[in-house]
Amino acid sequence: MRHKRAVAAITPSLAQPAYQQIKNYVLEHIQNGTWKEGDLIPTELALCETFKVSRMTVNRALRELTTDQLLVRYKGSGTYVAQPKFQSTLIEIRSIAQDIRDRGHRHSSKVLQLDSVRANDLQARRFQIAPGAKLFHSVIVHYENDIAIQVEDRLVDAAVAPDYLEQDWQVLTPNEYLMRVAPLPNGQYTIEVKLPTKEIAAQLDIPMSQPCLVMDRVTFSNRAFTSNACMWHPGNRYKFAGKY
Amino acid sequence: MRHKRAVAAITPSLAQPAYQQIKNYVLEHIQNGTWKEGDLIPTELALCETFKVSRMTVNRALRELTTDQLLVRYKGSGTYVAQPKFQSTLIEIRSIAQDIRDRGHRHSSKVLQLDSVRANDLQARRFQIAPGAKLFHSVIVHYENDIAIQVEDRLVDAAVAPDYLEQDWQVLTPNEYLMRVAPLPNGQYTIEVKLPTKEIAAQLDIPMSQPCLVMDRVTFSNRAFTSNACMWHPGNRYKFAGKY
DNA sequence: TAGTGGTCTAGACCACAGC
DNA sequence: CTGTGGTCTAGACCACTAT
Repeated sequence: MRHKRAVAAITPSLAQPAYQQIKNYVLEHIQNGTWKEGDLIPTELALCETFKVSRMTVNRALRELTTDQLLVRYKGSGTYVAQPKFQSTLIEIRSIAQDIRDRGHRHSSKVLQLDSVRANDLQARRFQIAPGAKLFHSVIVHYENDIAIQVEDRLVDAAVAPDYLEQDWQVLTPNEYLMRVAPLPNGQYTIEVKLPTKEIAAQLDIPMSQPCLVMDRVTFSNRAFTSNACMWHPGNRYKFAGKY
Repeated sequence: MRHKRAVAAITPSLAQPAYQQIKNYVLEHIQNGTWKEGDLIPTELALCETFKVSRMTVNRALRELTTDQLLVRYKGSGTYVAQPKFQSTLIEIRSIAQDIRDRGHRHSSKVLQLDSVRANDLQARRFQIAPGAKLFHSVIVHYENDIAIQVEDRLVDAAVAPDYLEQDWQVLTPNEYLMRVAPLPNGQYTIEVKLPTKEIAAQLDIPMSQPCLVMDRVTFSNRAFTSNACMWHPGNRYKFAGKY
């Protein structure tokens, strides 16, 4: 049999796919307060009738809204408006080199240190690796138009990146390199204010009294520790920005 | 006709749904480098045959991976491995009151200021509202176990929250309140290091020489300006943390 | 023109809620 | 037991790309 892609209740024309129109319909009810958090919303079958579409189409709309955490669904029970998420802020930390280039500026970098170390007990616990595990250690300064904006102090699991010491960091930043050898990263980070050490102050060309914006990040890939990066930025000429 | 939920190629039993097994299959190929960024991967029909499932099932798997930005799809062309995303960091900024309670501590707050103002030209441009538009202005200090950890200086569009001045901020924080009157927020923020003003230093009980971690956030709901919050935290006893 | 992904249908079986 | 969502099928029409 043939259907007709009937989209009756909302738009007879089909500028948007039916599942998207159903998503919009639900979103509007949530936005204007008709359906509040915790409320039970119409069942899939009810929406099928309202929109004159098949259940798979309604299911896709509700499933996507569930993935976005706007709805919660329980088998045998029904579909509910989720608790509000407050703010989920998405910081997109791309390659710092790419970031700089996107601002129309020139990126350059200098390798200060590049060696091999053994994990101490503190690191072993924090990174969930064996004490004494082999790690590579690099310290690199990043410049934007020849002005230092980041000192990147990094530890990398030698097992994950055995050729780490042989890379040319003028071509690829450590971050970019690690994305290739250890894709699909996840982890945690902190952002805080710290005074620089004498060495970091010298590299960033700031006085030791100038506080820095410091991001510390531990990265795992496929459940295995990959890298820990501690990134120091001069507080007087650097800020993080993002959208959510 | 009856099917058999055939999951042939990977798992004859069905511990996981077929679409999830297909997602895993693709993920493994990307993780172990068999399929690299930019590579063309098998078509839907090819995967249908491999897994002995219907096209809708394969389609769901590939569509979800596309939403996660692991794949890119082009009509008429094919499905490709996406460029790596570098790091997408998800800061979850929940209610500060809830954050404090989750740490097992006591939240309290004090309202320092609460009044009505008119948008100046700078604010009008930044918030995309009319100059002279009515805004409510609040300054609130948040305490964790009676220690000040945030001064929240906030502007709110009076049209969005006409009863803003009448709220009891001991019950709900402004953030929590705004989530109710203006759901599904989005916007931008910056995080930077700043020295406090005399007033802010006094409220946070820190010297004026103590740098602060400052988050400035502009929030829109349904494309209309909702609020601008400037949150000052003492740099010596506060940090942002998150996962990604 | 042949092949790709984008969307949709009208069924179906299942696990699970609540009565 | 009925009703809910979770998943799946075997088709289909369409817009688009590549040849």
